[in-house]
Amino acid sequence: MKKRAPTIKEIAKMLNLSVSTVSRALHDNTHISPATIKRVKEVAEELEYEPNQMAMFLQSGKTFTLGVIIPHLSEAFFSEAISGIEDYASEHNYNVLMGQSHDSVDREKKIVGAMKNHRVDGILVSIAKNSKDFNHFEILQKYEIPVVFFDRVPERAEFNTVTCKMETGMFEAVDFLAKKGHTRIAFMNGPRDLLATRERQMGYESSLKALHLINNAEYVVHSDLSSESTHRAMQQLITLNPKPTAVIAFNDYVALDAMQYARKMNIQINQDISFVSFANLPINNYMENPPLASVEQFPYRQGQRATELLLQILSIPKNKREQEVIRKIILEPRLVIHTRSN
Amino acid sequence: MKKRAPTIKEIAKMLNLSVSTVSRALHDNTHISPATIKRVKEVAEELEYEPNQMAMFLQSGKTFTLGVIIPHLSEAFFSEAISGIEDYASEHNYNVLMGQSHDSVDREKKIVGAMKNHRVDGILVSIAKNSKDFNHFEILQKYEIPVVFFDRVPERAEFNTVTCKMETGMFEAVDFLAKKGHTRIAFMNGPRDLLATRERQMGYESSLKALHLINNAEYVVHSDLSSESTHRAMQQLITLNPKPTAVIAFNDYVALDAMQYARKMNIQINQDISFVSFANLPINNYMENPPLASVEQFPYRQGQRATELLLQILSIPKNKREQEVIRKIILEPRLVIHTRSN
DNA sequence: CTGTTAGCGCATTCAC
DNA sequence: GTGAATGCGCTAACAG
Repeated sequence: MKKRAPTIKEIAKMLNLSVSTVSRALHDNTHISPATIKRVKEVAEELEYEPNQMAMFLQSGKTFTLGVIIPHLSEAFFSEAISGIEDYASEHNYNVLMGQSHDSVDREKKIVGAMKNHRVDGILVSIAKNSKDFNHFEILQKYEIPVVFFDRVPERAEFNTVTCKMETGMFEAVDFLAKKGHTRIAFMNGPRDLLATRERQMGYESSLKALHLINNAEYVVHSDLSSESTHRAMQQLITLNPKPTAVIAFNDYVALDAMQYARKMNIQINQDISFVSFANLPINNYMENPPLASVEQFPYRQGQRATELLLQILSIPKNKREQEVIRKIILEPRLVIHTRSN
Repeated sequence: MKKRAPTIKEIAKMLNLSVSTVSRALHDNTHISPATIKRVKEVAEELEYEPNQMAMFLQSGKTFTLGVIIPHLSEAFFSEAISGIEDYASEHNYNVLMGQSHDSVDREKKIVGAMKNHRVDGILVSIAKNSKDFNHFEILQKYEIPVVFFDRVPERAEFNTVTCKMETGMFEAVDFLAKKGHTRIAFMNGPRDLLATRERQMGYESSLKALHLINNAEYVVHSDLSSESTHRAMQQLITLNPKPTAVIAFNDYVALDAMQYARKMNIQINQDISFVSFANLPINNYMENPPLASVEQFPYRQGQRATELLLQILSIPKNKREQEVIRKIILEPRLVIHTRSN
């Protein structure tokens, strides 16, 4: 029982009507007799008619599809974010096309090309960790495909962004540790190219200053986010004399790797050295010994807000868009203190 | 500097050629003079021409887009699987449209509708945990949209599936514990509607029999996968007399929740009661005290294989497809034994 | 209130 | 070797 998707043409033929009448009966309702509308809708129902989005696109220019580009789907932070994006998008009848850059700028460019090609209405991006040139995104502006960056965003005035205010989060983290009596608070930061890295750095320095703590450059190390790199960075810290008594980690994965390495070196987690991290992945709830605290960055909400902003931009007529202001949405993070679950 | 996506029409105009010549120059190359081809390609390059997929669809019927439906993106197992799907798909120049059912059959149906509507070429699904009727998927067959199920699959002969052979995994798990001297091995199973639940159940029973262990019905409890439900199930087990000395959990999340609850009840994990689980999420690598072992189900590879199968089906001409055999791909799971990382 | 027509971007058939 | 014409499914002028 093969069944091609029915078209308005077939409905029209069955009812001896013209396609336009059927089309209008399905939408307008104005200028069409209630009787005809009823007949048309009945037949449509019966045939399980569904409009062909591609055909509609061809003529409207709208695909009702949003593109999402993230580094890795397997990172909990990003999958939470996409989850928020998809939920919000589907509530508003948008589809979500997704691609992983795997932190490669080349793949990022390729994905942007594929999405342009696919004529998505707009794109949401968290950039690859070493993206320094944003040509591929600027081109999109020319094609009138709006872009909203979230979490990992370029440091440029002309882009719409949704981020968490890292300075606040960092201050809370440092303050939390200071109140616990720590004075030698180390910071394991991320890849130097990332805006987030520089923001955390600034937050770290200004927090130390505000709390009258000593700022020793040796207490700042960098990880490129790989386990090996994190291990090396941790090694650097524990060979210092005096050792730091607390470490703030760029994110949970870095914290996890650092803690794993520290344990191997016979350091008692959160006793010899206390840990605090960023992101607050659900994994923390299941650890016997999670970081003492984590700066919650609300990936799900970031995804939602970014999508909301994008849809808002899309609702503006194209010719009015360039008069629009660039939006920079900044969410407040929150320090979540973990009480041991057992 | 507004820039609409260029069309072959514009290229044609610029070169004083007809659209058809341009179209052929871009593909065929046969019956077109090399000189013209060169000129056309140069202009196309210069204009950054990209064919409009939607227009191509309208005329070819192919969108080069695959739909993926999963319960939750925030579950590591599924995000790993999608990661495999997206990687494989993008290697073969397919786009991925994705939707979360949130384990609701209604949303699942809605998503299927949206994807049919979007004219995806094929669909990959891991069904909602309480999907019992598969009408919405059967309809797709009629529209000649092939479907491949993975991991959570319906128990029906007529569907293509990719799964892990749970009986094998279960036997290895039971055998592993038996060799460690355990005789009272409990099993915390999942939602009764899931095929995976029944398969694990059968595997559990047959393994006990094969290893000459006692099969006490009280040692089998069920969780609906929520934390509360898992806690209740764990409570059931520890009130038994004699208590089981080992628990096999439906998956890692269930194991995590069960272990968390057990700790709260002052039970020493992997001493008083040993745990073994299914899935083997990366989280296990970071736990100080993970389950002793976990049956690795290779979500990434399942995603890849499912996509490979789907693309293979798509490569068969539509009118030949119904002569095709239904494919049931079964992967062998592997018991991964965790050595404490510290 | 309803029908006719054109056109969205492209591939394809048929002419020449 | 190239051009003209057609159609994919649909909406929107334009007629009546």
